[in-house]
Amino acid sequence: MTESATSTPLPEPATGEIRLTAVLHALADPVRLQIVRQLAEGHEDMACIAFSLPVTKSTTTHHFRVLREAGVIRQHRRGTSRVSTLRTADLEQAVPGLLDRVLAAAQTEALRHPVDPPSDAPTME
Amino acid sequence: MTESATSTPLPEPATGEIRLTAVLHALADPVRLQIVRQLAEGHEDMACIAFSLPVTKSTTTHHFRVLREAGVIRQHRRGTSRVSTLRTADLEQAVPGLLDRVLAAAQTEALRHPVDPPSDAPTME
DNA sequence: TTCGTAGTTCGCCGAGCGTCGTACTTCGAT
DNA sequence: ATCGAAGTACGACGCTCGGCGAACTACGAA
Repeated sequence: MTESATSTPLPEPATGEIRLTAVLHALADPVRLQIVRQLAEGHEDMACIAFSLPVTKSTTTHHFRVLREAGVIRQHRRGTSRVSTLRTADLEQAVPGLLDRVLAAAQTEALRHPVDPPSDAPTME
Repeated sequence: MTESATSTPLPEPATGEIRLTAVLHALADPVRLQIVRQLAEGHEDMACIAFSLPVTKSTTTHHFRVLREAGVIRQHRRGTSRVSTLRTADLEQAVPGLLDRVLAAAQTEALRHPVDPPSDAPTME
C-alpha cells in the first residue's frame, strides 16, 4: 500500500456541488448544529468520541455522515479515530456568510435559552 | 364585530420566539425557499395563488403555515385572499444576516442550476 | 496474537414531513 | 340569496428522518 493510512478522506461533495438546501437541512438538526458549533469553537479537528452528544455511537455516525455529505465537514482517519474538520473555506465560497451567521445566531440563542426545549412555542397555538 | 375584517393577522411567533432551527428547517425545503425568494423579489405582499408552485392548494397552505409558524412570513387576510409578507426586520433581529445570505446563495445556485434535480449528488456515492 | 477502543453498517421502529383529494369556510360579485 | 373563487381543515398515503441495538471492521497496544 503506497497510500498513507493516516489521511484517507471520506467521500464528500466538491465545493461546486454543495447545495444550499442540503446545508440548511444539515444545520437544522439540534445535534448536528451542536457538532458544528463545537467544531467552530477552536477545536479544528476532533474525534467523534470527543463530542459529548446525547445519542449513541451509531446515531453519531449518522449525523457526521449527513454533515459530510452536505459538504459542511471533512472527515479523515487518524489511527483508530475519525477526525472531523469544518470546510469553512468551501462553505464560504458555496454559501458565503451563511455559516458565520448561523453560528452567531446559535450562540445568541444558546445564551438566551441554556437548555433547548424540544419544540414548544409558548406564545402560539 | 368591531374588528376590521381586512387585517386579521394569523398566529405567529413573537420576534424573540423565533428559533434558529425552525427557520433553517423552513428554508430547507425547495418549495418554501421558492416562496421566500418570490416574496423577496420585490413583491412584498402576494396572494398564495399568485405563486406558481408545482403543488396543489392544500400543500401550498401547508408550506405557508410552516413559514409563518417559523416566523419567516406574516399572513393577513385581504378580501378572499391571503396576503403574505416577509418578516424581514424581525428575522434580522432574531437571526441577523441569515435571510440575506440564504437568498443570495439561492440566487447564485439558481443561475448555476436552472432546474433543481431532486437530490442527486453526481460526484458522490 | 490477542484484546480493547473507535467507527461503521445494517435492520428495525416510531415519528414527522410532503403530498394529495375531499369537504368545508369565507368573502366578493352577481 | 346564490354562486364562484381563495384558503383552510382533515384524513390518508408514502417516504424520509432520527433514534436504537447488534454485529462487523480497523487500528493500536499489550
